[in-house]
Amino acid sequence: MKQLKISNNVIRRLPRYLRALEELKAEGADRVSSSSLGEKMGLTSSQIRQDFSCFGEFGQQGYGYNVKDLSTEIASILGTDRGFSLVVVGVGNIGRALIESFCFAQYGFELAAAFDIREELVGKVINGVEVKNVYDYKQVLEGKKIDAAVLSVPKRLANEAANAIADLGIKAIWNFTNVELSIENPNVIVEDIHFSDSLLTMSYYLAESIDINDSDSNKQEKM
Amino acid sequence: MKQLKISNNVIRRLPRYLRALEELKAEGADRVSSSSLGEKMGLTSSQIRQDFSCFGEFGQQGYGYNVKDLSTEIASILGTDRGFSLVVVGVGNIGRALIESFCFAQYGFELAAAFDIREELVGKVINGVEVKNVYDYKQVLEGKKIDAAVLSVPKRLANEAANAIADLGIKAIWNFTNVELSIENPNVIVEDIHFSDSLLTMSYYLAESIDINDSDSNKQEKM
DNA sequence: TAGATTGTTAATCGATTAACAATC
DNA sequence: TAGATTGTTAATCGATTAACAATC
Repeated sequence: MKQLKISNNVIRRLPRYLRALEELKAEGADRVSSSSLGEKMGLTSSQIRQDFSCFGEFGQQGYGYNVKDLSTEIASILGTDRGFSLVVVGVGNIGRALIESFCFAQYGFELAAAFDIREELVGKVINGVEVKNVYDYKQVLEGKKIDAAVLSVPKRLANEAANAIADLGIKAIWNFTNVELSIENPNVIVEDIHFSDSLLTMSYYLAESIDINDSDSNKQEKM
Repeated sequence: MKQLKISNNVIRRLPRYLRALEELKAEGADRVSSSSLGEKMGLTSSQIRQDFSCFGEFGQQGYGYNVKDLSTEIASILGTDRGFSLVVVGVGNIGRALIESFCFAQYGFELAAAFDIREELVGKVINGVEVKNVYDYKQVLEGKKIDAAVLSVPKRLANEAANAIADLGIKAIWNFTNVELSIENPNVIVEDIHFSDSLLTMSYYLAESIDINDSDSNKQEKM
């Protein structure tokens, strides 16, 4: 266990590396250098070598990196071979969309169960997963090791549900509620997918680009 | 137009500030200081003052910030008052979930149309929005000013669709395809929601926390 | 061997934090 | 007025980039 404290920036680049490498693999490439990978991804070769060196020595001087080996390494660093499992809590539109079409298995996660509080949903089978009543969690999860939960309940239930999940001993929450969760247990890992934050960020850049273009055309008019 | 080049880090904190301020507003708070806001959000007061100072002087010495005014300012900086409009391209599970339950209006966006290529979906009305055939885009968008597109088509169509959207003069793409888009027009703004990257990041931290706990308990065993 | 490219150390750049005069 | 808190300048910290010896 060396690698003391890898920065969040580095971690968030790892899935992108993996994606780029899978693409190279699909194209039939055997090897890739830090500079060609950098060009593909819009990063400097320096940064790529720095990033990889946090985890080990995966390259070879004069050759570069073996695409297949490197992607295996990165997938392993990300934990895709750990056999993690998760449950979906809240089978609304987003929950159902994830159950129906997100490929959890591709990223090493097993979807073990889905819960909702609404009687009319309980018993429905979505993509092979039966929706269970949230109050039956004990018998449903009996003897199962669950690592994470997808949280996709309505905003007003978000914190209550998050804390209930934490109390179950589940270690991570993939949060789709657009709410900043307040979880009492500080060890619970929260990974947010804030649609609203993302849309507002896009909105900012959109507004900015319009302002820039306007001031450009003002300049033109003055000519 | 002062504010030259605000860093991405600052921009991505703005929606979070707005969220915190809306919460304070709902709690009935009139004023907030940078230190109390910082405590609430897990940021230093310094950073908050620095961030705001990129855009103007919104506070008052000895008092702090007026919650209502500040949230209005930030909302405006983010462009929620610009009257942006968008279309959904690809009415699969995610596209439909967004149309059905994402509150675009709350963030200043009007959902103007939805497109799909599948005949069986065309004509369906979802939450008041009729799904149109993608090939009829000309007559559907005739005379409308569309600022952005939600891209929620299958992976294999992602790049083709993205470039078609760009060719229509749409300036921003909210990308849900989990694909790193290659768009020829470099002016198109792309805002990614990469579910897979997010899940893998969570997976990393999950794996890390297990490793740490394991090494802790090893230590204990040795005692 | 010569050329290419790594892993790593040092230099630079940018972002965060601390400090404080200004002032409500 | 005295206390609180801003906006801003300076100091620190961390992340990215550049450079280069090591070596395949």
